[in-house]
Amino acid sequence: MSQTAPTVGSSTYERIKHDIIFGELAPGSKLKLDGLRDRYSASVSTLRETLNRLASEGFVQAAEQRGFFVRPVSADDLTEIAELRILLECSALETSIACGDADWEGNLVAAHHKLHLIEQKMLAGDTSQKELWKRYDGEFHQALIQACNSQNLLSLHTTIFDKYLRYQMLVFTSRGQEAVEEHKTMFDAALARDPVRAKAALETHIRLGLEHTLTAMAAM
Amino acid sequence: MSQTAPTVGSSTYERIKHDIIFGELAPGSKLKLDGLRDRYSASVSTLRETLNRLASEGFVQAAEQRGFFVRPVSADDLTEIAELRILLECSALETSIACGDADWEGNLVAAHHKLHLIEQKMLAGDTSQKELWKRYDGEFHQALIQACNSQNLLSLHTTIFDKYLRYQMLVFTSRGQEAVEEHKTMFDAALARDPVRAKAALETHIRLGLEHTLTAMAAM
DNA sequence: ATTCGCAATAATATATGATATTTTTTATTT
DNA sequence: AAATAAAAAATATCATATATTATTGCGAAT
Repeated sequence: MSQTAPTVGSSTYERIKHDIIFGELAPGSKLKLDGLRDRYSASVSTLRETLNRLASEGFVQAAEQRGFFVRPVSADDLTEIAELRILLECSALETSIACGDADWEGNLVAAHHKLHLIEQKMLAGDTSQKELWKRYDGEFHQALIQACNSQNLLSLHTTIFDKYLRYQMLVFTSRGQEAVEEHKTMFDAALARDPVRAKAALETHIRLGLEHTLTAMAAM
Repeated sequence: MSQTAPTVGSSTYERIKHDIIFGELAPGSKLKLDGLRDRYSASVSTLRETLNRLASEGFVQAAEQRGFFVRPVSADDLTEIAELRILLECSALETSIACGDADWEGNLVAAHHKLHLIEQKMLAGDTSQKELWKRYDGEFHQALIQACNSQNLLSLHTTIFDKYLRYQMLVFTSRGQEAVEEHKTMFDAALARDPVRAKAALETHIRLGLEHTLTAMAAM
């Protein structure tokens, strides 16, 4: 898929962002330029470009003259992220359901199918593909809101979703059958063009996920 | 105030961002590194850091291997920005009204007072301080939502607000007395802890502003 | 003895100019 | 007019120099 990035800068960007989201770079840890230079084989200048990008997106904390840190995590921050996800995603979902055409439906059916397949594997105990699972989860949620007619909203949502994802990966415990059913409800409601039911299911989905993750975090 | 930035990078960031928002760098125009080097007296690497930051915030468009451009403007984009502002700012306003303490009130009173003073000057025909006027306008809107208990929401709002501001500066025609009264209504409703009235006034305020700006853009 | 303050030193971040690639423009040929 | 090749311009990347911050070690004061 997107293995070969045309430029050193964009590929290090992808890699560092990935490593932050998936916890390979621990929350709060110092990002020393020299260390990163070895790890990602890119020059300091290129790395600084990357870190500046990640800093404005909020994955990295930039401290003037003192360097860069992986954005720390906290229960409060997670709660804020989840509330924002509800706000943005529910709004986008409503418009999307109102405006979605045949392409939107087709894409949504495909996304849900792929998600459902891998969810069954996860339920069966195969946790070897958790990264792929989360990708399909993300693609399903994105497919739902794709027809919202706002590039600005979609790109804001993508960033928020990735931040939420980092917390999920941090604790990594699945909610199992429950979440699967919530996805199904959203999917059905969206195809049935029922924004009220779809939004309610989405809000519940996120709120339960939030509580689940908060509980898991407290036990860490 | 913030004239002396400790670092070349952050000061060029502020300057370029300012120049984009206030139209001194025209929408869609190419940002050539050499040209910027002369204009802002900073090296290409430093400039690239800055442009990457501005690109993830959406003020600059980065085209891989082909350089940077000032983000173009369009009626659709403005509409998206305005809708997002309504979504984020109304939500934040509601929470802020519910949670605001004495400090919040004090700060709000001060912000409204300053805004009102300069609005009177504007109405009297003195357009020499439009930049200061817009700063007070921004500070007032920020003061309203300051107590929303979400740093993430506040920082998202700041970015959206600046994008909206660019469009306002692009056409620069004031709505006059009308907007002044809307500010007053929001202010009174917020202090009276009436979220419904405050949100309605805010939404109207933004929607009328949007229409006003769209009309002015169409005539350009 | 332990803490505090103050150098000197080491480590790190910031900023620059030089080089390698790529894209765009111009010129030439079919 | 279209396609190709050479030249010019611009971007992407790097290695290095400068400035700042953090650390260490030493001596004075409590």
